[in-house]
This record gives sequence, C-alpha cells and structure tokens, in this order.
Amino acid sequence: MASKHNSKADVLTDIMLAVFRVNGRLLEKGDQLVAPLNLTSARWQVLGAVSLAGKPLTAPQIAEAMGITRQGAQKQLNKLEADGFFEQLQNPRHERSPLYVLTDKGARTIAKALALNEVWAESLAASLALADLKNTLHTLNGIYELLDYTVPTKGVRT
Amino acid sequence: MASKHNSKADVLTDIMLAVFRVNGRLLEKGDQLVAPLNLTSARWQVLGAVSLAGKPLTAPQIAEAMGITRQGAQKQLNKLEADGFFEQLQNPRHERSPLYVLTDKGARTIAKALALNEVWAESLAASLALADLKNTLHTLNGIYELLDYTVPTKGVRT
DNA sequence: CTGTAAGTGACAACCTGTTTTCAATAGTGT
DNA sequence: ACACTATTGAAAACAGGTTGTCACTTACAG
Repeated sequence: MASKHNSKADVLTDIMLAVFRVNGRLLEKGDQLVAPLNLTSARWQVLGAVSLAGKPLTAPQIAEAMGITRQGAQKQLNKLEADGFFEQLQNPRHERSPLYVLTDKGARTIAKALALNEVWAESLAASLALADLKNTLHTLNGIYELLDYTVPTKGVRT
Repeated sequence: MASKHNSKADVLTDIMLAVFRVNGRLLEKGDQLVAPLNLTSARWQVLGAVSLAGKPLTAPQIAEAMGITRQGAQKQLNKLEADGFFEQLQNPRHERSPLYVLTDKGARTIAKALALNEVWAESLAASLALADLKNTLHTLNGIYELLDYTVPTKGVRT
C-alpha cells in the first residue's frame, strides 16, 4: 500500500490495479447477494436492464444497454427464459427478433434484487464520506471518458 | 450522468457501475496496448508477476501474486511457455512443480510492455488532478477493504 | 420495385477464469 | 519409519463473454 507515487501516472496505474481488484470482489459479493434468488450478477444485470427500460426489449437492445455483445446477451436471455424470468413477445417490427418481457416471477425477483442491493450499498457506504464518494465517481467517469475517446465507430460491436 | 444522488448508497451504486465499465475498458485498451508484442492483458500480467518477483516462481506462487487460482495461472503459463516467454527450471524443492523463469524474449517483452504502459498512463493522467487521483485510489482501496472484510479463511482458494 | 446494406438469430470456436476431481509429491507429528 | 494432511499438476466441466460465419429479415436509396 505504501507505493511510491512519484507521478500522477503512478497513482493512475495503482487505480487501475484497484479497479481490477474491486471489480472482482464486487462480482463475487454480488453473486453471493442474489444467490438466494437463484440469480448471478450477470443474470441480475439483464433483468435490471429490462426493468429499468420499463418496457419489453429485444436482445440487441438489452446488449446495448448492458454494454456487451448481442450474442452475450442472447445467451443469458435463453437461460433466463428457460428459468421463467422472461417471456417472448411477438415483435411487430421484426419477424424473427422477439421482445423479451419480464414475467411476474421475473418482476418480483428483480424487485427483490434491487432491494437487497440497496441495503447492501447502504451498509457499505455508511463508513465512507460523501465527498470522497462523489469525487471518486467523478474521477472514474473522467477516466472512463478518456478511455472511451478513440475509435469513433459509434461504439458498435458486431 | 445526471443521476439523482440522494444518499451515499446511491453514489456508491453508481461507483460500482463505473467500476464495471472502467474495468471492461481497461482490459480492452490493455489488450490493444500490448497486442503488437503478441500479448494480452492476461499474459502480460503473468510476465509482470514473475518480473516483479525478480526470481523464478512456481505456478501456485504466480497465481497467488495475481490473485487468481493456480489452475488459471497454469493455463497461461503453459501457453506462455509454448510461445517461448518462459522456460521451466528444475525445482529443488518439488519434483513435479517446476520454477518458471523468463527467457530473454520474455524479459525483453515485459520490459517493452511496462514501457508502453508507462507512456499510456502518463498520457491519461495528464488531464487529471493529482489530488483527485489520490483520493480515488484511497477511496477504492477503502471500498475494497470493506468488501474484503469477510471469510477469515486466509484468503486461500482451492 | 429492386438491389444492397444493415440488423438479427443461431451456431461454433475461442479466451479467461473457476470449480471439481484425481493421482502424485511434500511436509509434519508421533 | 509411518500415517495424515497439504500441495501440486493435469484434465474436464462450467460461467461469462467475444469473434466469426451463415442465412434470413428489414430498411432504404435509386
């Protein structure tokens, strides 16, 4: 922890390593958090994307909302549908591309997951200072934008 | 971006999402950065662990340094050895568990990767404030410790 | 209307990592 | 020495994701 920070670049490099570690831990804890609901972090994210949209979405729309490829989203959707969290709806705009709508079970489950997350986040945030949290969020977003600033290919993954 | 932040928990939740996004982007950019060296982020990390140690390491030691399972590290080692970045050294302490030592090619490659990373980090950090970076690093480490605070099983993964 | 480009689902192969086994080796207490 | 436990490599199954290919809609310019 007592690394030499002779330059901003050194601090940034340590931030990168911290992001890797925190990311791993968040996924791990997130999995544990929603395990009682028969969910994982990945599946919870898909439910959350559709729930947040407030309307049925197609697989590519969900993928875009999640920042992953449509194939990746499709994999989760297939499993989630098999487990009764989603139902397919005829898409008037595309014959082969159905809309995915939350079932009652799906809606109930995502509501529980969000509630669990809220309680968890509150307990974690209790010992942290609001100013530090805001600064961190702002700085991370700044780093993200710097990383994002390349390839004006509209960010589309094929 | 203009999310409602009515509580510390809300900011923390947004930080979590930011960590996910930044993590993904870092891996992506890291891969691009070292692609000319015929490396990926994962392979670069393994070379870096051995290089940092300054001496040959066994697969389990590398895994521990990287925070992954020994099986995961072994996979990379097998490929890296096949590609001539590592050589096996007889381990006087264990008949079946060789030490992995960087070849000349491996040492040259990791040196180049570290140099590329330094240049990259400097260019990114240029537009960020040192105080913000330090605060962010500190806060992320604090979050990590909060997440870490469970399971005193010595952190060993079987 | 028609041709062509873009969007889409279904697969398959791959990457990175974890978990689970199994057998072989090392370490330790008695 | 001996038994017991922990380490280790190897291999397979799985999770989550990406890339690439193919065929089939859909959209749109002319």
